[in-house]
Amino acid sequence: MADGRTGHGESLLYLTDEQLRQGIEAMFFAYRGFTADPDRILGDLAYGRAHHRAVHFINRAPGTTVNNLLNILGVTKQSLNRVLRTLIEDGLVESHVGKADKRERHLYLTEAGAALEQRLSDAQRARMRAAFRDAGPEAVAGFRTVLEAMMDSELRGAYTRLKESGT
Amino acid sequence: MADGRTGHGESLLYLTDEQLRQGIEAMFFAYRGFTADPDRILGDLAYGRAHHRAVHFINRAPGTTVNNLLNILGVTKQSLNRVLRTLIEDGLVESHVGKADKRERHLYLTEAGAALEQRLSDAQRARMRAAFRDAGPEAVAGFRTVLEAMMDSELRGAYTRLKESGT
DNA sequence: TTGGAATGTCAACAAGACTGACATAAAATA
DNA sequence: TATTTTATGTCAGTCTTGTTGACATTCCAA
Repeated sequence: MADGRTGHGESLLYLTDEQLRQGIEAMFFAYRGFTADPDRILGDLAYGRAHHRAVHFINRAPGTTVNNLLNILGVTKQSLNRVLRTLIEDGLVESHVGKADKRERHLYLTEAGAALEQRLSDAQRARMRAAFRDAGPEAVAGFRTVLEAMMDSELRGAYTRLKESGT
Repeated sequence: MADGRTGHGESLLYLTDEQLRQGIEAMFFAYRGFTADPDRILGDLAYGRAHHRAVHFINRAPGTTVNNLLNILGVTKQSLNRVLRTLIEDGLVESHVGKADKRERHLYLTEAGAALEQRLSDAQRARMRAAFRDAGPEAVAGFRTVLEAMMDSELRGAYTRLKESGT
């Protein structure tokens, strides 16, 4: 597609192995920063990153089913179930049997759950906001473009659906 | 919150909570894609992501010490040691006692280790290359700018040093 | 020379992922 | 109606990868 600006002698220097390696390492180090603040908060409580992810996506799509969450998170039901069980026991998440289909469980955050979600996402947003502000709008647009191109196609679908449900 | 415009007429629309949330989710889904290909290869062998990281950075800086690797990877020495032990047992990494300081161990990939590193990074680079090509050079520049701004400052230091040692 | 700091190893444990087997209930279908 | 499929939950066991604690070795400086 946008292959370095057409074929007429334009440089593809940004596609050298060295550039790609730098991109890979940037991704590695940046992801550490990306998760560092929520991880600190979660460490104080008895929760981990898995709980954060569950709470995040339940907040994003209240009433989502277990199966739906499974597909978004890309883990096994056994693994997700362990996390959900503790969140429900601790009163952060509620599970309601579906009205139309009684096999389904619809998931909602309680007030306490929403408070935790807020606390976690505030921390993560603060870092993202600082990075976005430092980098400027054009860089942010490029950032998003590359990330979308890097997703697996099924995940890109999930991401796009979430994105569009936002506003 | 970040709700619109500054006084000096510049749009800050890219800093709304909604935009930040999309950035967070993009990061989450993209990182899954980023690690998917190496993870598949590693799953067939008896290795995990931790082995990949170790092999990657030993390849990047041959002769690096355990302590140095520790700082880059951000795990405990005990955790790294387990990984290194299996890699050494399997003949992928060599550990040499330091000449100047005999407490240090200097780490090198064997031929087999270099072959695995190549195989893993080929897979990861292929995806990165496709994403970079689809996104174009301006987007790639923005991508790198935002990622660097998102790192913790110590990690940014490590990243920059690696980056500059590259060419 | 002696004690502290740096470096690395071994052991034990926990979180969170996995697979496999199985149970239950409800929906869909033959 | 009988059977199969789907959605969910649970138990048991394994693996990777993180953690702390205890310890050995080596270096260096008081």
